[in-house]
Amino acid sequence: MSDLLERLRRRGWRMTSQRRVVAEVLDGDHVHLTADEVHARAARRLPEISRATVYNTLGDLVSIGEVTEVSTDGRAKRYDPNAHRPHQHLVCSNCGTIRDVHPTGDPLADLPAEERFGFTVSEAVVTYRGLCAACA
Amino acid sequence: MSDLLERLRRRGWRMTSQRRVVAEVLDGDHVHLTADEVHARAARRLPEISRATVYNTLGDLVSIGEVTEVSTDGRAKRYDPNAHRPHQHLVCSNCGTIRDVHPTGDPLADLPAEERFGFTVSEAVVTYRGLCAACA
DNA sequence: TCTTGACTTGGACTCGGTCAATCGTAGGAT
DNA sequence: ATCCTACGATTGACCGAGTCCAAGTCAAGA
Ligand SMILES: [Mn+2]
Ligand SMILES: [Mn+2]
Ligand SMILES: [Zn+2]
Ligand SMILES: [Zn+2]
Repeated sequence: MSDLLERLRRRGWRMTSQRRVVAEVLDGDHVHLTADEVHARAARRLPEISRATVYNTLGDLVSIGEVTEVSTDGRAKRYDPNAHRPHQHLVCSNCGTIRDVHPTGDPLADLPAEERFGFTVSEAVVTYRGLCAACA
Repeated sequence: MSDLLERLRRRGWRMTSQRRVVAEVLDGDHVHLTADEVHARAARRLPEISRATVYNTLGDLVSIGEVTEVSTDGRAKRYDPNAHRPHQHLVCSNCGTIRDVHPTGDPLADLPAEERFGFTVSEAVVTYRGLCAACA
């Protein structure tokens, strides 16, 4: 049973068969699927589900903060159900595998005031790149 | 006179009017133009230049390491002529302005071995987000 | 000047994503 | 249990960003 699905129920999110399969697909650790991958997996359980519904549902989940968008490669955005534990990403430059990582320290602390150009800096997104064990 | 143009000449890069205007447009600090912006500016000097040529030229410049690709939003890639001084980016979440920043410390050092999943990690790309002085 | 491989072009095409009109239904009201 | 309706789902057209290709042009070395 999906943790995400559970949270959505508690929020009183209007539940439809489409929304349910999307939430079920977005379950697990290190899950970073593209919208089309979500659509393909959802369609195995519910063949009639449309691409637009998947996009709508993912967009809704992002806007209520239950899923985060990750764009590591300039290609399709990926959707991450691990929205409640802040983390960064480690990406294999060869095969594209993505792992959740938790660096120590606060990257914001590494940006000195004179390098802030008067900005109110609120967030640092870090993408580590390298080769995974299989690709190295 | 463009610094980039100078470097390209020294490399013996085959020079055409199209390549010259693209290199001229990619001059200055904190320059992060999209391909279409490069095309628009290049076309002010050389109206017949095609979109395909701009894409080709930018791709070539990236592959020889004279320009780097930056994708901060999930939208169009941006092209950065500041390829010889490593740096990160500070982006205004409201207006999209991008500044080059030089954080202290090595972000790779903040990723403990047990968080590397057997990867050979070679690079950390950091995007700082916040509001610029004008938007705050 | 001649030659030729490298560069340029326009247009068709792909991929990822958005939109809007219309249809269907979850879930509250009775 | 049935009704009602606002909200969600569907279809297909559309869009922006980027790639590809065949044909034409030209930079620069001989
Ligand atoms: Mn993640
Ligand atoms: Mn830059
Ligand atoms: Zn790999
Ligand atoms: Zn701003």
